[in-house]
Amino acid sequence: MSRYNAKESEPKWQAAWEAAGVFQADVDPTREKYYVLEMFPYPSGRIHIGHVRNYTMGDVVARYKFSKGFNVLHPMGWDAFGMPAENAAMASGGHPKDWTYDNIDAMRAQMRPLGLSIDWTREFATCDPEYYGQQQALFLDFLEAGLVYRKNAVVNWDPVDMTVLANEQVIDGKGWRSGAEVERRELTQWFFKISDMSEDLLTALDGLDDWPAKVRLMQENWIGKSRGLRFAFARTDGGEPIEVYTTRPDTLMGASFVGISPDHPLARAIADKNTDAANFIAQCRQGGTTEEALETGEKLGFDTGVFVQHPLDPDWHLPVWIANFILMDYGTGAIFACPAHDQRDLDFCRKYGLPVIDTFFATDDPTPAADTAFVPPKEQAVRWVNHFAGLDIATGQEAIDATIARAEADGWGTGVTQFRLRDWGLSRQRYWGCPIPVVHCDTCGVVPEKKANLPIALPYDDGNGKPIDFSIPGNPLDRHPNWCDTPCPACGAPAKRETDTMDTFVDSSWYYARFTAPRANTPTDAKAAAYWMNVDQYIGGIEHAILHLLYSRFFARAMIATGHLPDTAAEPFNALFTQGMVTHAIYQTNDAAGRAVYHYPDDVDLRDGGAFLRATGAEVTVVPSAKMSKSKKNVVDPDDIIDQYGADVARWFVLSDSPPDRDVEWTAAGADAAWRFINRIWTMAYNIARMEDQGATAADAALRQALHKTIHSVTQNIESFGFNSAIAQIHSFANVLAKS
RNA sequence: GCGGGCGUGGUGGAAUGGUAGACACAUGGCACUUAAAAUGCCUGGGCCGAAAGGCCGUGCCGGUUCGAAUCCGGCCGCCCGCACCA
Repeated sequence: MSRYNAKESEPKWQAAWEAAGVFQADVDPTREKYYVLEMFPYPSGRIHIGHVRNYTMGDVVARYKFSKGFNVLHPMGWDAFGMPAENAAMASGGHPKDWTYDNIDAMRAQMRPLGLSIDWTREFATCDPEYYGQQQALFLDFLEAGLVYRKNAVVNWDPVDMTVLANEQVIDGKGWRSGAEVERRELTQWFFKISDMSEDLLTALDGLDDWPAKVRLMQENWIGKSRGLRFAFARTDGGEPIEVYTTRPDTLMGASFVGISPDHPLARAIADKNTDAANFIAQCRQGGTTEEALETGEKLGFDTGVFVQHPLDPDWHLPVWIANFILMDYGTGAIFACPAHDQRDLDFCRKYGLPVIDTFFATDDPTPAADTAFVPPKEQAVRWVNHFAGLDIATGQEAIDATIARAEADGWGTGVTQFRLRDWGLSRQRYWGCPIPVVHCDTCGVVPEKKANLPIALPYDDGNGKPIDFSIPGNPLDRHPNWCDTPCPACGAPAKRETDTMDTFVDSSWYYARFTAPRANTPTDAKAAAYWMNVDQYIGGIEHAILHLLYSRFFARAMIATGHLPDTAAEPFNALFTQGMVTHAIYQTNDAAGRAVYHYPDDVDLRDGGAFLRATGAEVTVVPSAKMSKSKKNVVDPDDIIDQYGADVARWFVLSDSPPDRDVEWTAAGADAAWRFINRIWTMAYNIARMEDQGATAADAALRQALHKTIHSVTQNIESFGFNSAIAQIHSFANVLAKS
């Protein structure tokens, strides 16, 4: 009797599925549809075992729904723009386009043998002009609908690479690649008006019952709704009043100064006349300094010499300070500080000798809190009592609400709702991204490109017949001799294309919609979108809990507003599942100098309850279950696993043991166990087939009962993403079957 | 600092108010074999016991309940997200 031969049977069946087009999805209004989608991969060059786990989960769901009779859409594509392609070009001299498409070919070749139930006819990459051209069309529609706008914004600027850096690319105040001190620079950038939808994006989270509560909560915190009081401090010198926002108006009697951001208009006006102030602001602007101050929590302040009147007592004057910890893009960029209720304000007041007033003093206990530095004068208490007479000065929300109501009644303030969510800046000074389809004309200004001219495609060479040189800092589109030359779409005069490209998060914010009609010559096809949307089950990593998922929710709404999606698609992902990582033990020894040396799993022998180097027999320290990392050498290559055991074993193992939302540790023993089980099934099937040939029939009542129990539990386990439990049920049934 | 989650054998884990530890891994044993590999079977939380069986046991302390790994309160530990957000 032979053993299960994956190399023979897997390609055979995969070829048969392919020939029959069994996974090809077509609109069929007579059948109920089911759209399952895994977050599409970045074409880094190799698939890793985490991809295998992700796509296997989607495959299980897709095949389950196939077998339940649904018309299943299960597509795959490539999130193909982004910096790694430019970095690779910089490092090895190739072209980002070639690098990307070569990687896609390599990864597709790795994925096909996994035997996933994917409709490959719908495949696309976001760097295909056919895709990003439609994205440009969307951008133009968004622009027309007022969903995109330009404004000046402070960005992280790398003066060596001459580019904007994302926050994640700023490390200790320095550019991650150039190592140059990052500057904060003001540039004109394009923004999506996501903040206009804050309220809707927040309240709609309530309806996402099939999303992990954790993700909903993370989005809720990110959107960050707060309720507070907005009011203005009048200046004693008669200048422009300073508007502030506070969530704690009840602490107003504890105010000891008014703080403004270094980017506040008043701070700038002062800096124009005062070099000390200008120097202070420059110091705050230095990325490094701010980062460090942030780390150590050091508060820096500058006394402007300006005074304002307390809104409840014109005779009470508060000094205005510029403070490094106040953010211009939250609230009004100005605050009043109440050191008795805010640690930050207290630190600041201590450092600069400003008064600390204990507002609690004013209620019923005249003793100031022990750690406050300042004993309030009696008149403070009198002021409090006078101004809040008739108010029920309760603690907490009641006091806040009462103070807001009072401010509105007395006409000096307004209760407002504030969101933390800011507009989404999408401009990038990068080559390898979707060009922003606008033209800058001397006479007409910023003019949208005509749709007929789309796609605005990236140039392949440098315009002089040579490959683009990515080793020169800055955006290659900027120094291209003629790519940006174009007639103004409005007046026809010579004009310049915008050379900024779009953030790659744009590409992934609507790909799920494009999959419903990937070859349409509009961004979506109404009929296909109406049939296939929404995604019924979306599967991916928790690392996308905020940005990608929030941006996609915004894009779906924007696409509805511009007629590209049906009204029912505002929440594009009905159900979301976030899967855990595949981890692996790290095998580590120390060299003579005590530095850690890492070893590949293949070089390590596990025996006698320990781990030893095959080459030398030296004992190895095992660090269990760590995130796979090439530098730690704790990686397994899916190709090796498939070569050794076949795809089904790899697929079976990544779903065994651990619940799918938790991390699973890849072990050789576990892979062996999966291999043994697959063989056991194969042997049993072989034996059963032989018995049937000899006239046997399966009619045992107990067996039938066990079978149906198993079918029931496995069904429930798949529905609830309990793949590990489903596998346990199948193991159990195999045990029953073996005994009968 | 704010928000959230988790804690069960040597290991991954199962059980969502009703027989704790399903299923698997590791370990030990047996069968088959000249032998090994492969395969199959048994064992598999702790203590007492020859066994039958008994007692204890889900981080710690308390509570609710006929009944708690599960619900509630407090503590301890670990993990994650956000963060000068006013």
